[in-house]
Amino acid sequence: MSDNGLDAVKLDGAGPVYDQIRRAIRDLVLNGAWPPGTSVPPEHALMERLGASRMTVHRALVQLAREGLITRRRRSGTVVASPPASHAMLDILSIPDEVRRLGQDYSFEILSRRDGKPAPEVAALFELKRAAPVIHLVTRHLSGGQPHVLEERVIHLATVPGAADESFETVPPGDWLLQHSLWSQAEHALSAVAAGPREAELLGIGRGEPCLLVERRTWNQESPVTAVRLLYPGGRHRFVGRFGPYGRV
Amino acid sequence: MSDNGLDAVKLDGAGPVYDQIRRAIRDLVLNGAWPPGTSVPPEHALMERLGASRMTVHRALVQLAREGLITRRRRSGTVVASPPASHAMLDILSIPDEVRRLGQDYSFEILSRRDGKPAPEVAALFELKRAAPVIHLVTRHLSGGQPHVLEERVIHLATVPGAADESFETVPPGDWLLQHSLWSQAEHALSAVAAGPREAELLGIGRGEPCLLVERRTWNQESPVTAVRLLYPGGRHRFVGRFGPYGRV
DNA sequence: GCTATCTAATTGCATATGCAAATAGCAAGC
DNA sequence: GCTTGCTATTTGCATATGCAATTAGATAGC
Repeated sequence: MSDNGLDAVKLDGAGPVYDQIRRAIRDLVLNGAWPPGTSVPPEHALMERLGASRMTVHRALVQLAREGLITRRRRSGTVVASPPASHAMLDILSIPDEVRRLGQDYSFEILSRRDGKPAPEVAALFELKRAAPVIHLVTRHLSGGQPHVLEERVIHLATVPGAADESFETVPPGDWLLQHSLWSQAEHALSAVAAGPREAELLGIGRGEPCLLVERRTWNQESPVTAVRLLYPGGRHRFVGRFGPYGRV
Repeated sequence: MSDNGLDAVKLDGAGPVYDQIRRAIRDLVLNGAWPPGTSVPPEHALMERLGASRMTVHRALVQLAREGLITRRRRSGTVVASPPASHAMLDILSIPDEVRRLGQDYSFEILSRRDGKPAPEVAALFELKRAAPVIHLVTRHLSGGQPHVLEERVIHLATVPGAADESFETVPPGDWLLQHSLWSQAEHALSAVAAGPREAELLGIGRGEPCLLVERRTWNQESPVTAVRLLYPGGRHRFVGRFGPYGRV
């Protein structure tokens, strides 16, 4: 490919041209065909390749830049941006980072690992029709030596085959996935639950004490990637977000 | 004002023209000078008034439309949009709407009301230096006759003077505020807590049962508007949100 | 080798122009 | 009154053009 990916950009003829261009490039980014750091062809090249005027190409690129998918600099050109590590409140976040931001030492331990077909209730989490092979992990994260959060995670091996060969001894599963998998959509649910006996013991709190439960499921283009339940001791954690009437600020 | 607000649009000379126009109109909307429903002058009028080309005016308006501040239709023109009632997950929402969306009958009752200087811990909520006059309300919201959520709210009278004359008998405080006040910034915090004796009784749950606590503080340009604590019985409620790696979807 | 300078590539912005698409409101016809 | 069709208004989109700002990389000078 001497063209630096130029001819991967294809229009589909649906809707305004600037939007076709925008979607074409967006898809290349989200599919991983153009990973972060890839340089996007300059406006003139796209203009010739696509037979559109520079202003039309420009419009598409400006919009993508505002959406955060690419960054642009005069003379240097346009490159695919790295996804922000964490938006305000509920984004995919790295627990080690979360802990260190609070100024604490971080460590973690894998409490259990099971490879194979998931239990029925685990399959249900993913809304899987058939029991597909997964890795089932329970991890405890520690902050300054104290239990911070309990993580129960299922990794869908069909989508992330590399996970089978990973021991998760040095990198916790969530962080490993952030580096080794792509995701295009996630769903969060937040609720309050009482700690069960085993959970209470692992978190060093009393039975029945309130905990904040974060459940997150992640997909990449229809394929499930991972599902995780994070159980935070209630008293010690809060999630905070800020916004204005028309959206985030 | 025969000009329909046209000459309220003023440029400040800072940065690109299209962005000056965008900010000028945005500020008129956010300040309440152009409330929802107000019609924005057509592109030709702005173009003449501001001495910019139509494409430049167009660019500003298109961007505002994408941000959700205005809606545009061919021939009908451009009007200021109503702020969305509820974004995905944690936005200012109307509890009656929330309940009705679940298909339940809604009702509410004011359990207590106290006007005057706030208690110290209430003033602290707002980060107020001095004890300013407030209304302190405790409300219980019911869904199909069952307790749905307990609301404790403080309304800052200096910012929302009209609240003093409102009985909140027909419209719950949160909804009344949505209609009678403006806000430019809000902060949420989510945590899990155990129900206290009085709270448990009011919510019809057992003492110490887990509850989801949503704390929200709202400002309008530096002035506090209201602070509220919403206590949801844990088992019965979850908050859900969906997004992609670069933001909401 | 190091630094100052120049050049050219690339994006940013604004204008002028023309046509297309949607549609509110009016007019005509029944 | 009701429907049908017309027309003018307003936004949507694309092009062509020109200049400004930034700066990576080459070049020249020391």
